[in-house]
Amino acid sequence: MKYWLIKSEPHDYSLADLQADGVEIWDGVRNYQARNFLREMAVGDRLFYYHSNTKPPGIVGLAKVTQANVVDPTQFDAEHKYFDPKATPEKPRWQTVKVGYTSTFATMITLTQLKENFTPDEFAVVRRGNRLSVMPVAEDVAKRLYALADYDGTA
DNA sequence: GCCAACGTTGGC
DNA sequence: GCCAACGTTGGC
Repeated sequence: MKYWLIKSEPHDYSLADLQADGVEIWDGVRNYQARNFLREMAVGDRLFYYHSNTKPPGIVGLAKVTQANVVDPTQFDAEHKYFDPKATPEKPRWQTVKVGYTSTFATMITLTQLKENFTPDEFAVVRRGNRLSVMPVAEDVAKRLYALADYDGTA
């Protein structure tokens, strides 16, 4: 089992939205580095859910991978914002995963706290100018995040 | 709303 | 294949 961080703008799709939906396809990622991480994900992997472009930004809870290697259907839809004219059903370019809700932290871990606790080398999300929306989280970092959130690690 | 960072596009 | 222009992300 691996750990990852996924970003979402809460006014677009928040952790509460995922809680309401239960499971949702993580579509719309159009960055190759992020896609390559999505391709590496396996069922059961843990996802730290990060709210970006909000005050304050930070990790608000946990989700999990419920299905791996899912073809993102929005790439084929000419009407869709995430349409990719170079993708075909025979040769899709964008794979993703389905994510399931796990839990919401009693108190979020703000970006300020993340910067106080982790170096940019340890955790890319605190790197200045970082725009990657999917990134791996090292196991020791994940354990320290659990401690910061007062989360017992079971879900 | 500003702007730094940085990925992508397209002309050459 | 280089690189300037452009668009987007996302913190502040």
